[in-house]
This record gives sequence, C-alpha cells and structure tokens, in this order.
Amino acid sequence: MSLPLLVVILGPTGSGKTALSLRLAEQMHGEIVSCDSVAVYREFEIGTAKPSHSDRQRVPHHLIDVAGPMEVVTAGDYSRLARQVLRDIAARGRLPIVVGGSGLYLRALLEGLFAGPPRSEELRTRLRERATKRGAEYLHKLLRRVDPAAAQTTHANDVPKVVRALEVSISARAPMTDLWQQGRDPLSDFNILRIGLNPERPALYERINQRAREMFSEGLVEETERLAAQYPSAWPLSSLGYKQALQHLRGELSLEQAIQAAQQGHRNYAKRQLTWFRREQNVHWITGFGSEKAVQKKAEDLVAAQA
RNA sequence: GCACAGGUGACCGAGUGGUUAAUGGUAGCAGACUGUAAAUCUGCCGCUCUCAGGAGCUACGGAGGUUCGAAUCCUCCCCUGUGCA
Repeated sequence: MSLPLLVVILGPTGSGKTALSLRLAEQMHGEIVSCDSVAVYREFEIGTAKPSHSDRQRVPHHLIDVAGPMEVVTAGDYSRLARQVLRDIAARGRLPIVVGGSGLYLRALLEGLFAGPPRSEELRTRLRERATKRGAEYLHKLLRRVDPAAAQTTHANDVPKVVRALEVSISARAPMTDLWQQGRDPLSDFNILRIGLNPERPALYERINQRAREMFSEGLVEETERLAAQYPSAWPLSSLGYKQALQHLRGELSLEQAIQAAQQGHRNYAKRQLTWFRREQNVHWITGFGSEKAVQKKAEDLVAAQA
C-alpha cells in the first residue's frame, strides 16, 4: 500500500478511454501516458484519434508524437520509454494514468518481455523469403527442430510468429522457449489499478462506424496522400484507416468502399482487443462508454478507494 | 406483352440426378498472442438433442410432378435484371 498508485484504463477503440482518462486526470491530479502503437508517431493525426491539442493542453500527455514517421517503435522500446515516464510522473507526485489500446505494448509495460536477442532484420527477411518460396509448412518444420515447444504452440500458418521464434532461437543459439523460462521483468514499483471499459457490443460497433466515417470527412484521405508522398514506406501507413485511404488513392476502392472497409477493420480490431484484454488479470470491468457520467463515477470511486 | 438471363443458407457466390446441411469468401461469435501487434493466426458458424460417436428435424423463390433418389429434370405461378416491343 506504500507503492505509488498507477491507474490503467484499457478497452477497445471507441470505448471512450480518452474521455475517461481526461476526467480522471483532472479530478485526481493526473498525467496521461498513452499506450498506443500508432499514436507514438508524429504527423499521423486524423487516423490515430489522438487526443485533441486542447485536451493535451489541459492535461499533460506522454508518449504521443515521440517518434518520427519513418522510425520504428517496438513493444520493447515502448515499455522502456513508458517506465521512465511513469517514474518521472510519480516522482513529481502526480498520478500516472496509462491509457491502453495496444494489448502487447501494455503487457510489455506491465509484465515485461523476456530478455531476447536484438531483432535481426537480415535473418528475418531470409526466413520470410524461404516461407514464400518453400511454404509456411517448411518454416514450421525448421522450428520443430530448433524449438519443439514453440512449434507446438505456434500454428504453421502464423508465419510472423514462426519467424520470430526462429529468429530468436537461431541468433541466441538456444530455443526461445528456454529463454522464456528466465522470466519477464514486470513493473513492480507501482500499485496497479486496472479499469476496463466494455460498452455493449452493438453500441460500440455503431460508435466505431461513426468515428471511422468522421475521420474521412475530417480529411483522412488528404492526410494520407501527404504522408504517402513524403514517407512512402512509413509503417503506420499500413495501419487501420490509412491503409484503406491509400487503397482509395490508388483507385482500388471508391471513397464509400474505403470508408466501409475502414469501419470493418476497426470493428474487427475492437473485437481482437477485447479478446486480449479479457485475459488480463485483475481488471475492474465497467459496462459502458468512458464518456458516460455513470461510468466516470464508478471509475472515480475505484480510484478513490485505492488512493 | 415477347425474348433471353437469373432467383442457393445473414450477405456475396460455387454446385447442374445420389458419398450435399450443401466448395469458397465475407460478416458474426469464440480463442491464441513474450520486441514492426491498428499486425498475424486458429476454431465454430441452419435448428434441436447428444453416452460427442452420432441422432432427429428443416432447407437451395412458391406449388405440384418425374425418379428408388432432386438445389440439380418437367409443368404452372411469383419475383429480379437486360434486350425488343
């Protein structure tokens, strides 16, 4: 109970995490730490649904716009950055509020990752090439030799994960699964309160549809065109919304088709997020959107009970 | 009104006498996830039971018919698209 409090707000896109976090931050003297794998990139504005500039004026926000469009911020990078920020906030006597939509990044922050070898781009491309040339099954067989346990739990079709397991096992000269045995490095110097937002599914999907459409009317296509011209290989260009806007710019989809595809993608994503977060331990789930007064009240009570 | 083309499970779309509750895809639901994760992958998916091996029921626009057997063939009807009037 002597550890400083850390509030974590999690939930699918469109569940009102931003609204709730702003409210809590203003009530409890807090600062917001974004946990969003795309909002870390500068210049990607409309499609990322970052908090508005006036919101960021009202309450200090962290880990938004911390990387250039061409940089790469991995879960490990994020975890290190976020931990530093959390300690700074706590040292200032403020309440850190992590707002998380990116499940893996949140887990990397809270539970830590295993101490793996650095990624080897060259090894990866070599493996990926083999996968396309000789089939996913071939790569999986290779993994069965190098790390049978990992092969057991990773489906052969899941090429990215098979590649990662191979990459780690080969460059570490030991099965990745063995490295996992050494454990993770959980964030241990905070008393963590997890609040999950879970609106009714139909309402959530409706909200998502509406928001995705708004992104287009606010100029997502124009923003994408500008970014694609300047940074054609930027990774966030392949993320939700930008991907569909790009398809429209290339003439593969009509504007309406692009909007509907983006809505679809966001809905599917929200569902995956829920699957991930449901497994998260010790989450205080609240049914409803973070913008609702009743939901905010419940959240405030939860925080007050801890503080 | 005539001539073609077509009506298949939530949607798109295969299937042209039997091993077809009906290939695929999408949506939906559930699950996995240890450094690009807004990514990637897996399962279920007509209804009702189930000793989980199966059992029963209802289904390919509608109604009849042919056949041992029909989504598939025939007749009539309804609807949709295109062309000609």
